[in-house]
Amino acid sequence: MHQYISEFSAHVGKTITAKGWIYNIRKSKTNLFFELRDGSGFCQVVVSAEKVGEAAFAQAEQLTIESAAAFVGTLIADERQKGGFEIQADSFEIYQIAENYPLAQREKDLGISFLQDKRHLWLRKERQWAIMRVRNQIIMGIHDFFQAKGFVQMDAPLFTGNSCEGTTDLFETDFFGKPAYLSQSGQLYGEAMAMAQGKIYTFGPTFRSEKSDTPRHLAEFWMIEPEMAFYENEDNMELMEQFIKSVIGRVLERCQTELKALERDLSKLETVVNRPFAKVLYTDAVKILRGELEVEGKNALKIQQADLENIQRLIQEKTAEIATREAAVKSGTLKKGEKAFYEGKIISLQGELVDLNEKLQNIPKWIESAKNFQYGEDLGSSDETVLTRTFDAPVMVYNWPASVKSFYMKELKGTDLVKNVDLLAPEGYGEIIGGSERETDINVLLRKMKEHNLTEAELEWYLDLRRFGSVPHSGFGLGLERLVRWTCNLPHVRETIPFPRRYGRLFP
RNA sequence: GCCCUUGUAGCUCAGUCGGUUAGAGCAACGGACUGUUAAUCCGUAGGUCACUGGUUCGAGUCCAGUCGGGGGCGCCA
Repeated sequence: MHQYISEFSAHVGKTITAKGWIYNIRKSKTNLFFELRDGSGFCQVVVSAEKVGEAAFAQAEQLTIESAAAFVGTLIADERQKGGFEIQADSFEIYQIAENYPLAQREKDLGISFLQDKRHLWLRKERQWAIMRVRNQIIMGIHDFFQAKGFVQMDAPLFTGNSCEGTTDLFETDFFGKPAYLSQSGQLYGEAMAMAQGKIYTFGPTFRSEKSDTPRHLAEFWMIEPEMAFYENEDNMELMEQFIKSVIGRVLERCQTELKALERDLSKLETVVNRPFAKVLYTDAVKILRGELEVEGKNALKIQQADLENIQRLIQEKTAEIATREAAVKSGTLKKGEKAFYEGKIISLQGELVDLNEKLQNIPKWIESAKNFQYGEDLGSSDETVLTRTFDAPVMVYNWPASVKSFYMKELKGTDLVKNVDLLAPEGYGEIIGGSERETDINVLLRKMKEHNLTEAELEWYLDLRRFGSVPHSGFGLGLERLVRWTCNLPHVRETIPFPRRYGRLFP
């Protein structure tokens, strides 16, 4: 029996066996220092010639990065090591000597294109390891939250005959000779189940064939859709807030190591758990965007302006630093190691400059878009960023114009609005949840289906839900990968799922 | 779908005005070093400059097309 690194704290001082893969190697004449990963964590293994003997030491020297081995030795606690432990090996057994490993360098020094092609190996890197473990805790946290509240988990069909909301592009497949579509939402089926079980949630894959090549879009992603009978939109919003606080709280409790590996700013997540979410009417969101309404003295447009000035200053500073370092390299007075360090620094500074210049070009466009925002429009992704920057906590924007929303949303009497809500994550991550109270009146539904060009025949079963015991009910849809991206502070959703499927990428 | 940008060693990138034999760091390989933390030091090997065509005495460099990558917007979770 061997021990897992995650359970090492119970075995300090004892002789243990660890089985894993060599993550990194440092060596001197008589000592080998291996960073070992075993899936549960990372630790250092020391193989010394003195302890294992000359012959065994020569064997251990053959171990390459990603070679697999079992080490038997004394476990000691050592603050300095990644993971906090070190094994002083007495003996070892080699499973396999790995060939020249293409991802042997630090993740920071590998390009995104290459990493994507090598996704099956990229998953072994510490950052990716951490992300997958956060994803796991988020998934379990979602189940725990709903189960504790008496929700019943249901599986909605993946093949559907109708296009549901009628707006997005769907993947068409052949279903025994008839056209069928891969599901873009389980919501309508969730409504049917909620009328049977009271409170339900779906947790399953969702498919969209839109050609959206952005940091927020996947062609195949996982969506969680609770649906509750006798819930109005206010109840929906309350549940949403509790839900996000609960899941983020769990990650903070259980994923300290992972969040540290990801260099996540914990105070940002603690804010989410501790502060009430902002609730903003759509009509007020429009005013905030246009700079006509301030939030606790903060003006959305002025914040962007300040960002812009900050970026200009940073660009000047970085440019100056590059010039200084280049001059030092050219002067020829640096030692070799120092010169290499300077050259590496120059390259990383140039990378930062590319990012900053990108922002320098984008922000003025974002300001223009926000300034000219018209009542009745849907929020664009830059508008979401501009809006959320004026708040620290997530923002719920509710009661939107019916014209930009789906047919099934409950109309707000005497207005052109519907009772719905979008939850926008802070730090520029934007929409992670969309939800609404559902229309209960069959005649209103029929009218709106016509307006949205939906065929009545395909949704006849859905209309039955309004014929027999129609009651107020609400629900929402959470994009799992978007939540993982925000929680881990990642640049792109492609890192939030083991094997992402998105526009233009099907392999590996 | 629209706009911007990019393709040079296994990887990350330099390559000046179009000019002789295309460079560096990392990884790999060989060696040195008594505890390393991006170890350090010495050495070796590694190239169809994405592809096709064009301009030119001469193209990694200029032009056109094709293919691939990245970013922004639209659509959305």
